[in-house]
Amino acid sequence: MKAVVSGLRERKRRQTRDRLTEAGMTLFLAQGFEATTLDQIAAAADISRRSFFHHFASKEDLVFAWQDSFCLALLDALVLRPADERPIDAAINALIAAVGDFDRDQAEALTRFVEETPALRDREQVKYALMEQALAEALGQRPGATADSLEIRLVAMVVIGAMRIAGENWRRAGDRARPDIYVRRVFDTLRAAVAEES
Amino acid sequence: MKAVVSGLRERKRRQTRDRLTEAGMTLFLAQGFEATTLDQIAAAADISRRSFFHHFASKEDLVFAWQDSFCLALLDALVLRPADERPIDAAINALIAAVGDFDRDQAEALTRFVEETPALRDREQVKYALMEQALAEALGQRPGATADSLEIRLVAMVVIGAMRIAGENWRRAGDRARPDIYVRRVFDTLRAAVAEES
DNA sequence: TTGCAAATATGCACCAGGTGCATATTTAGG
DNA sequence: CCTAAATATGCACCTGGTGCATATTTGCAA
Repeated sequence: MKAVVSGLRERKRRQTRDRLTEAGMTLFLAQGFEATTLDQIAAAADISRRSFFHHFASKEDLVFAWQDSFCLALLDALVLRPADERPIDAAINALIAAVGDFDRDQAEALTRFVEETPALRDREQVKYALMEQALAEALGQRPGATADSLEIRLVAMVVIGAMRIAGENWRRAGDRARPDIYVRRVFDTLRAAVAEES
Repeated sequence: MKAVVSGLRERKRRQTRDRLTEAGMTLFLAQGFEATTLDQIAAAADISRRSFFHHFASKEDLVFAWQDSFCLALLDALVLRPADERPIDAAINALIAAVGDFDRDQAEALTRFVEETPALRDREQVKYALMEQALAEALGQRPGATADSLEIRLVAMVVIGAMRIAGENWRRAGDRARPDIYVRRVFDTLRAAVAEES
């Protein structure tokens, strides 16, 4: 049985992990991503350079830890959707729920930072692909769904893609409309654009 | 005026470029991507290691040169579409035209190779993002289009995404149905999945 | 043909991220 | 308290990629 109260081991692990992300982000924001070396980060977090890689597989991963948590939130929100919802609606509603729970100021700052760093922009695309895959799997495991169907993969693709573009748009516009409204508007536009010509 | 017949300069450049891709791909297929070093490639192409970077910005780019040409074909096909077609239809039809012109056996072999090499899988996502952006710009420059509209970006996202998934599916299924049929089937499924519930 | 400017190729030093491996150090739990 | 597993560290090493100064080649005009 796993300890209910996390043991000292796991606690310490989390601690150093957090120390790393904080030290890293501080340095990144101060001097830029590329200009910050792993040695600096390790030193600031009071850890050996080698041990860094016991917590993160790469320098980039330090930045994208948060996106993982958003992905998890999305999947959690998905299982709360009623079983009779179609995949697309379940996914959209889960997205709306997940996006509502997040610290938008922080997310925006981080995203702006990512945007202006080529290496991170690249890595972001990879993350989106992973999110899409995770969403597709989750949709495939819903009650009554056929795992790995074409429809499910297309829905995952569209939802993650729309999320990405909605985010860009939201940031660019600068207005702070409620994100759920934004998401809905994007999907309405999408439906209209894709629909068979009447 | 640029010379109609490419000068010696450009011809030589292309030659070495081709020598590099060929040497690279041969080595990659023989020993794998990661296991092949730039020194080996440069040696095989009879060029200095440093000069490699005058032709390709990175080792990965060596593999993805072909995808650029596909992207160009897609954009070329797009300008041939009638001006009164909606963005989505113009893009789909351009995609069908472009995909029909390509050496599918080679594309498949290459894609399989990319799939089983993590570094290349990552890079592929970046390429898709670039294609999406290029397509969006091209759609924005069509006669009578509003550049940079939300609709256009969504259409580009959906078309490139559907292309990607259609490709995966086509490869996985193993049947060799005509690609245009495949593409249409995917878009039909997509429309049905996204459409407002009746 | 010659001479000159631009493009291209090369060599070299150097940086930094990432890995393998052997070795300490710490924690869990009987 | 003692042992096995997890974690941390140090170190050597590889390789992709860049900056820079220098040669070599090509285009073109006088």
